Amino acid sequence: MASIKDVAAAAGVSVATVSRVLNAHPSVSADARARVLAAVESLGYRPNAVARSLRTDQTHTLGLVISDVLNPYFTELARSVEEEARALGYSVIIGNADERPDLQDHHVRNLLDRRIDGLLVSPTDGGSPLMLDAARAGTPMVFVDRWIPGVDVPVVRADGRAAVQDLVAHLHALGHRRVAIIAGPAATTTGSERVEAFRAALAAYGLPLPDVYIGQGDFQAASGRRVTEGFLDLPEPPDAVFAADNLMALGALDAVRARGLRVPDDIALAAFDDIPWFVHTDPPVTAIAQPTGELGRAAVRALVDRIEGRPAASVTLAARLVVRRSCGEAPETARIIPTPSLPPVQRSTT
Amino acid sequence: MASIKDVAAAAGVSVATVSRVLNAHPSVSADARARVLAAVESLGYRPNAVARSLRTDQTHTLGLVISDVLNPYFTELARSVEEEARALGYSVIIGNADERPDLQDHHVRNLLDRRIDGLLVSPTDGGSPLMLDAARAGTPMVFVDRWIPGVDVPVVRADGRAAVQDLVAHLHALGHRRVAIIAGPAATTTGSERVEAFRAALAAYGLPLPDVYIGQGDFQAASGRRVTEGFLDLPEPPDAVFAADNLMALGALDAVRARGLRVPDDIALAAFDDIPWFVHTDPPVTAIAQPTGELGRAAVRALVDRIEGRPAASVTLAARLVVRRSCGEAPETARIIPTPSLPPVQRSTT
DNA sequence: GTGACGCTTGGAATCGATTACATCGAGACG
DNA sequence: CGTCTCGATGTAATCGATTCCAAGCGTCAC
Repeated sequence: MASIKDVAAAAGVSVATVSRVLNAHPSVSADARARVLAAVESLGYRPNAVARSLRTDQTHTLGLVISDVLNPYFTELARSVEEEARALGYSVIIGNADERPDLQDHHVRNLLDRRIDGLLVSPTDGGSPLMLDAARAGTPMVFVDRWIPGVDVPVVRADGRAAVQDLVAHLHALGHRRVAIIAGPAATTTGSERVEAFRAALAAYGLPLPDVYIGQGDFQAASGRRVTEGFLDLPEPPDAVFAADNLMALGALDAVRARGLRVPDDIALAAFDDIPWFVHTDPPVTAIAQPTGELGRAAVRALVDRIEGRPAASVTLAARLVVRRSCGEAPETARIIPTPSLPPVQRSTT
Repeated sequence: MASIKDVAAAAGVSVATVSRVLNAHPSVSADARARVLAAVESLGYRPNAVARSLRTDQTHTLGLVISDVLNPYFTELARSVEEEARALGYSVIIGNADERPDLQDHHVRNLLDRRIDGLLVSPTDGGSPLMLDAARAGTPMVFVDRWIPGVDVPVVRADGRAAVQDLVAHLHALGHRRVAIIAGPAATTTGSERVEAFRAALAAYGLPLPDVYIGQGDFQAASGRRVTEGFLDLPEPPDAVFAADNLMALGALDAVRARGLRVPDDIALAAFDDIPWFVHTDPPVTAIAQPTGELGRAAVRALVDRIEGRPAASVTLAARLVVRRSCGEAPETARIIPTPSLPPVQRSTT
């Protein structure tokens, strides 16, 4: 592969001049510029990003560590992150943690070793020492979707409380009284928050959320299935189940179907995180939709702000309920319930 | 961030010795090794991968350029690629081409600039000059799923011909005679091959595949919808539609549903590429399943072979038909039809 | 006792860029 | 006409590692 020296030799100038041409430095004569450009062209020269990074201490690369690539929510997030990053001149290296803290740390370490300019994380657990150290050491960092409390890192996420209230209102209106939740890991903020929001919304209707109706899942399909089977084995099974993410909802659907039961006639089902497939399932699944694309873009903008020395802002967007048929035939005419109680965008500087 | 010099100073040795300890070079005294390790520990030193790459001309990184991250098939492929790569000591940088040749080239250029050790591509089009140059220039490269004919690069893919024959047999047995296909872009091998396999299989039953029954899609959901609408507008619409990928099948399902029609009663539907969601759609979709995970792993092994100087082998695995309910109630008892005509694995050295 | 050998170790070159500093020449101005 | 300024250019240091080469030193055999 041709190096800058080869170009310099071919153009009859020094490497400094070649570098100046390549970096659009003003003081280069038109003649020298033309000769360099010609040499670059004829040699098919491309600057070595590795060498450049070593010298400038910038890789123009963002690291993104997500909890689970197979989850369409995170796939869409990854896609929007890459898009916005590309628009701002950055590349993205994605690490898939598969909901495993050890894998998460592996990827964080790897990305740090590669001297990425900044890190976007949706933490799998509550506090990897590695990540805390990195944050303290000043690595530009932004949490997306999930976060770690007590760390001074901007958070970009969706607030689902209003939408959960709408969901509970919807379930209540359809006559469901024994409602259960398939929760995510308590170590994740989304895991615990969704349970709390659900419990609070139920309380407003005087409905309890007994412990046997809180199933412990791990955001993966298998756990949704397992928990749902547990619910169905109960002497008094719930008449509605809320899955804290889409994969666990899929597992729940599996479990219900395996028993020869039907949604929503035998049991209602709703999910956090809406995905295109929910329109086509049997029945279409009522879900809480996050503004995923906007979340990804906002997270990148915040991170790049931080990297380039501007103040980075935390961002909270609103999620909304999308009613379909999995909780019963809806009496409402509106299929999407807006959540006027929460402003569409809240910004706070961190 | 601490550098090797800091470690050397702290341990009272030269940088050469530190480097030897870090790289497990044999001739280092136990005493020196202990002091270096202690210094590494207390400084929290981590070698700078950028500097190391510059010097050794190896990044231990693989590039993966896929056609569309939102397609669950490619997501699963990406996941298995990353897994196998990690097991072999490599990281993966994923580029999403979104079925756009310009984006594909952007990512290839970017990855080449970063001096990745090897490139895994599922080409969006038939022949980007950039990719041809890279292949000729000796960049270790492997095509996965799709390939570019006439380039001397190993190909790892699934052969779907036998499964397509099984699908046609299935459709024929259920009485479907006017069968149509939503094809992928002719510029991709998978796009054209699937049409040819389908046409050939139909011919064996004396069934035609008229041009009006070949809809031109682009592997994205919207095109599946558009093409299906066109089919339904025909004076004599098909009674079965085969979508050449899962996203277009989703679009087709949309279109059928939007007309108030039902699958399979009004029109049968089958797809290439099976995904977990197809079990839960209304109705469950009959699909041709590729051994996606094995494909990804085999591709990485082939690429790493090439990188590390061993001969790389092309690999062809068999796809299989998974019968569900979207083509009509199946008379067979077996839900998975094995394809005994094709051996499970074919290997050929390239 | 001494030369050879082998194990450790350090010095310094190197990878391919960027960039501070020095130099050179030409034009401007008094 | 001398000097000052400024634009264009080159030299060389530098980023953080790896690795070749030479040197130091202890041990062993003769």
